[in-house]
Amino acid sequence: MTDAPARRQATIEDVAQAAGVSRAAVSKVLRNAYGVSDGMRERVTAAMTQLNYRPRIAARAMRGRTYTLGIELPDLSNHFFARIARGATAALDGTSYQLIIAPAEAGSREGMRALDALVDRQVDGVIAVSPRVDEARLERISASVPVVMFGRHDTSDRYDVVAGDDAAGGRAVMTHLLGLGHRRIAHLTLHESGAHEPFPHGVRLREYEAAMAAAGEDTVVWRTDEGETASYEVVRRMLADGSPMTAVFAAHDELAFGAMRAAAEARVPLAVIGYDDVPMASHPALGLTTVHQPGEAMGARAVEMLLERIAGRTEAAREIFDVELKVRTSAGAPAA
Amino acid sequence: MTDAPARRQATIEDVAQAAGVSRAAVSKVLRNAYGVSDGMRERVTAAMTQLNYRPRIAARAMRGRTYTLGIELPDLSNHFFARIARGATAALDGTSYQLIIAPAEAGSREGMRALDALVDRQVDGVIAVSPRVDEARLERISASVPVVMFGRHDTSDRYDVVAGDDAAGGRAVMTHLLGLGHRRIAHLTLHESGAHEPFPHGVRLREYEAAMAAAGEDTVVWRTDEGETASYEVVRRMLADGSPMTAVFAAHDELAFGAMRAAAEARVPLAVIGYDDVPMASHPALGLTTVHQPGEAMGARAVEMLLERIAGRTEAAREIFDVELKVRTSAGAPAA
DNA sequence: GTGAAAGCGCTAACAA
DNA sequence: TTGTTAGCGCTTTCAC
Repeated sequence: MTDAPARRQATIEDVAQAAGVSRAAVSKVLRNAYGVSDGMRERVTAAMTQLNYRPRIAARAMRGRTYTLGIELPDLSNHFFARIARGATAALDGTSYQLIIAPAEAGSREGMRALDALVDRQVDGVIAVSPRVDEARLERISASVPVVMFGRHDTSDRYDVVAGDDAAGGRAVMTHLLGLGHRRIAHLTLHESGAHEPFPHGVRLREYEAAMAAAGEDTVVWRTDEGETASYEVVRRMLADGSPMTAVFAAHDELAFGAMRAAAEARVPLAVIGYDDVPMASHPALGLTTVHQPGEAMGARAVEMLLERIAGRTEAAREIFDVELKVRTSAGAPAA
Repeated sequence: MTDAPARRQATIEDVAQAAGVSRAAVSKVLRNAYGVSDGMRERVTAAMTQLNYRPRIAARAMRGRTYTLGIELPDLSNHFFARIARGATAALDGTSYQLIIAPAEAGSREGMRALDALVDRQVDGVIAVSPRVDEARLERISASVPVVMFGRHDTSDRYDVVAGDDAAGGRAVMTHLLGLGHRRIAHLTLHESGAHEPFPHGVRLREYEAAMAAAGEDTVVWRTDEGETASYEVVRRMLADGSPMTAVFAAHDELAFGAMRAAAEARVPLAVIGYDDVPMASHPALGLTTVHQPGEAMGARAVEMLLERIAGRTEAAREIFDVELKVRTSAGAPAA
């Protein structure tokens, strides 16, 4: 009861007193600003470690930087997003910046709440991964903080863009399937995706439609909610209803896994192709043919762009990453 | 060039002026504190929406709460952790709190840096998932902010604990394998796990050893780095070296998938059991027998504990979740 | 029911 | 080279 005085976190003032210098001096050492003698730096550093001092980010925020970058992620269950985050985290290694992830909860208006939360916390830069965040709000946000949009195929002079080459990826899938002789090919995508939209799934859908039109075939678009389970249900129902499709181009790997499961269960030969190349896709038991996107590199590049902006760049940047079709085979499934 | 005046974010002062009231009044409306007339509330609210006002969290942090809970996650590639985060996010839905995730980068001292980053940002509560964070530091941190440790099986009166029943899970796995007639069973775990440690992998290892001893068999522990790929490499090498094992108990599903891949490639009949029950485990092409942990519920409970602490609870809490062995079969693999 | 004012921990301009 | 000081935006007594 007598020991352990309710211990307050040490402040810059405490450090200053312990070292016998002014707050400004400590602050300078902290930011290693110009004009500090070696002796002083030493005493201050000693006091800091002794007091276990850690600068409060909130106090810094009130004067400028927070040394924090934020990334908004729509779906932690999708391994591709984890790769982006991993690349972003790694790119910050060794810098004084920290990455924080704001998960967009399922129901919310597509990540707007998570994005706002990041901005409210005054991050020094934001990466937005949910495609359909409100355009106007995004423009406004990017007036006050650097923004990188992931996967958008339109352009803005306000924010930067990192995306995969979805058009090339979509074409590669369709060329491959048509080359294999498939004609009755369905596209499996989320309910909300529209072919006119400049988002990854929109572009993939557009390429599907274009390729089918060029081949003189009718398009068949299957719609599903997010996730392997929902995808499975949709495809199961389609197959049970006697769908004559021989192949499915799924908008991403999770959906593809669901489709594979439904086909395997129904013992229907259905060639399934995915998108993203999540780790499980290359497992021999699955052997999912898919389009590889360099998620880590893309995440790292997004962080670089933010750091460039913070360092002063003002023109908008934009980088489209090459993708690559990975052709794989699995035990029971038909050629895809 | 003439329009768009460098727009500053609206502050509480701006709102006060627009509404013709004092800053204090606005603050009260914001926190809906006692003593505000309806008329005033209305004018203030109007001014807020009109100016698009959003309170700065950093400024709030200097006086108290940040309305932010932080969770430190060791490995975004592991789907089980994504489930925890999902449960935690969902539990915060509808509250004024926001969850932020700090990813622990691979090399760092097991999440300490990420934890510190969270504390530096003055989150109102922390969930730590990396098992081997520095004990002393943890105690110190929990003096200033509520902490929930995930998966620890020792006790502390400083922080709360949420864990799965790893002892029961480990026993279930071993009982199952031994019941199937397996005798040469290896345990596949990470390099750093020790049987004496009160962490999930330590407990699982201990149960493995105990069961083998009880069965009068020698223990064989295979060590690997984190991840499916590393696990695959290790098991591939073991099989190539002519290991006589007929079954493997993997410390978690990712490692199990790697083992399955190695066995499939080597065409060696190897029964593999995992832990966690990530979504892919139930895919029929994989059919991984594994121990199910209710990740979402565990994440949600951790958040609840934090909110209880914030609301004033002072005694330490501790909850161990039941787990369940899921027996599955896949096409090519031997009974597991 | 409403407002004045102090102060949280830090940075940076300026003075010494 | 070092120290003084004015805020940053908010919450919270405490008067009125």
